[in-house]
Amino acid sequence: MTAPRRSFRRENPDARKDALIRAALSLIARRGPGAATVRAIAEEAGVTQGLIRHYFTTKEDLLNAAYQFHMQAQTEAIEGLVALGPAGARQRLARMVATSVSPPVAAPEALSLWAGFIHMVWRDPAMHATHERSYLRYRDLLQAHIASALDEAGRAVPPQEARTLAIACNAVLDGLWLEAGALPEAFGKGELVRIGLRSVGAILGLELSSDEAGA
Amino acid sequence: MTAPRRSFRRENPDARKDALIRAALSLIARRGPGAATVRAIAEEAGVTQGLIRHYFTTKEDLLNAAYQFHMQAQTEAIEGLVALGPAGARQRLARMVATSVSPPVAAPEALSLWAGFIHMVWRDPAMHATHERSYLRYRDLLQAHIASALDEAGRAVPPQEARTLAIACNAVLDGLWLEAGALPEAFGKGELVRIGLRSVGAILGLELSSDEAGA
DNA sequence: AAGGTAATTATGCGGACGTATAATTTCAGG
DNA sequence: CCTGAAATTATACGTCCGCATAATTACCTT
Repeated sequence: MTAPRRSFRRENPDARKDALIRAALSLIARRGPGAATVRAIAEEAGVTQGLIRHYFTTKEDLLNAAYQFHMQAQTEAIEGLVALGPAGARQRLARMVATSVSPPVAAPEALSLWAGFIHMVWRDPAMHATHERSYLRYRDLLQAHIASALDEAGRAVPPQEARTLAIACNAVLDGLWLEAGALPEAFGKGELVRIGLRSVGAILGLELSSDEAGA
Repeated sequence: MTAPRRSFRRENPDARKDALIRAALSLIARRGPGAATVRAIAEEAGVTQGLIRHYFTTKEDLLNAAYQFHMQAQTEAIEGLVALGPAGARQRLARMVATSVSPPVAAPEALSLWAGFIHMVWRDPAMHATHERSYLRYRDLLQAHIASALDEAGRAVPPQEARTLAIACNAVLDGLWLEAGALPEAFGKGELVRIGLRSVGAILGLELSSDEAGA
């Protein structure tokens, strides 16, 4: 009684790559980088391990693609949510704050992914480039919204000052993002959004109310 | 020509444990959790791998001890540096800010360690307890210094308000700590300290100058 | 100086890892 | 329906992993 060879369907190559990437991300997020073995990724994606080599020359190659996919998705999620809703500069800034410290951007899975990738980011130049690009793109977006909001309030600032303010506000958001991911049960619902709005508001000398941050 | 058995010296058990713990931390910090194999740790500590089993019942046991060691060292480093220097409440707060966003507390190695441990922290209850204890101890210390500084300025606040302020300031410091570790080359010398003092000052409505933060 | 004990090294085991390659199966085009 | 190419499965290989255990050695006690 030899086991019959398992049947399969041919899939669109892009869909297969996508499935493998998502499987890798899911494993890293849920169970850490050590759990993302070639065999586990293949099983999670519902294929056998040999297929990974058919689509990616090496495991590292797959993880590179996964990191890029994740960072791009995260960035686009933020930009998309910020673009929706009322159009005033102050409201947009408030929305960026709220989005950055709320799920799904701020969540244990996101933090887990970030932690799982950081060592590869330092070793691999391509991943390092992706990392830096994403970070600066986010900070530039934040800086633009800060400058607009201050401008709208009749308090235009020079670029150098805007950069400093953006670094400071970015630090607040990164910190809250980190804590939301690391100790999700330690904060009440909406507490981190309120603290984020208040802190960024204090740094900028602007009033950012919670009402303005809602969708 | 069979190789001669390698010679060795007996060491104080505590010193050996310490060496093994430091070796594990060094490997995780420099090359990631995947590099911290039993064999690599032993080599880094200058012993053979069997010795690890003699001092720790399992690898996980060693990593638990290493995490606890690291967190305690980090906390004590901060508390020690804050205690030094001029004794005014505002100065102490400024020193806590500066210490938290400067090496060795804020550095790529520290961030790397944190990232390397976070998955174990979630899975292992003992490590989770260590994690939460360290976090709250740090935040309580920060909250105490904030309350003192505000009190000194004649602006005493109720505990609930102090808690919120501590969470906000903690987020700023965590965020700057994160960025100092992730992109150390992206900031000028002293820039993060300046931004930290200014941001915490803005949140609290206090003036925290750089001069006061120095040793 | 001898002997005992704990510290340390040395060796081995079974399993999982990443990668390579061969064997099959699906599916599109004639 | 047939055939060829690509997608997919299956199997194998060498390495490294954590852990176990046996053999040796350094040091303390007397």
